[in-house]
Amino acid sequence: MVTQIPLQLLDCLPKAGTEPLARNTAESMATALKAVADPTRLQILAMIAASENQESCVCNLTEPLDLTQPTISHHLKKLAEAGLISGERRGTWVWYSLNRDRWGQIANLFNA
Amino acid sequence: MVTQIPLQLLDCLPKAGTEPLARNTAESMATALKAVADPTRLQILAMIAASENQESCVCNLTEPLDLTQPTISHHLKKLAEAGLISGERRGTWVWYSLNRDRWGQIANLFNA
DNA sequence: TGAGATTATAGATAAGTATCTATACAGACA
DNA sequence: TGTCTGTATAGATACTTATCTATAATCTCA
Repeated sequence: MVTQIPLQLLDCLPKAGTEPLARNTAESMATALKAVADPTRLQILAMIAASENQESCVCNLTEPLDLTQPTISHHLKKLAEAGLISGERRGTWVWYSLNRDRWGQIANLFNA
Repeated sequence: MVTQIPLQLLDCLPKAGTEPLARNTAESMATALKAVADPTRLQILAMIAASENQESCVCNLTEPLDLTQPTISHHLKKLAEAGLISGERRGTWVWYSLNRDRWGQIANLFNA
């Protein structure tokens, strides 16, 4: 005897092609996107991109963004951890510049 | 008598071209990006995109993602608020589909 | 109309994080 | 070496949010 499954239920069974995106893949993508998904960090990125030589030290960012130096350093660290920028010490200052390759990788998440 | 500004300071004055990205622009961009910057929501988007007719009801998502129905509804609401998906009620179910235009807008943030 | 199924909302909780102050670390230079 | 400047880290706090349970709202259908 065949138990009849209500039609509604059948319609809602997961389809074959709907395997979820692997969780660890989704998490690594989200980590990179979270770094960008913050208004202050977007401003920082924009300022670096607009700067001469496309690099900026911390002290160039604090005043225009009206935030304390530790807060700027915190955001720069997040961006660096996401691979979006790199810092290079030259004398007293640390100069941060964009990592174009990484930027392109994130862009590709949307063009797929 | 001219007060001599130390060279270090001069080097760190904000450059002309480094006006920060307008705060409200940065915030609206960040809002859209935050919606995508979550592993579960990325999985949801991927599942919708991979579904037949590229649409999915809530019940198609809860089991594969191992989350409760209210949690899925919460994420769908976030995505809808960001304009990334739209829900359409057909009978008992609400079918969510991708808003390609909005998707393209966010992609353009990276291609600029 | 009433029962059952699907989705949305309300409220609670725990985890994450943006910001600050205080302080440590690192390099320049007199 | 000691002082000054620029940057990073530690710790505290307030705000956001992802998740759950409980419940309401909406639709179907007998």
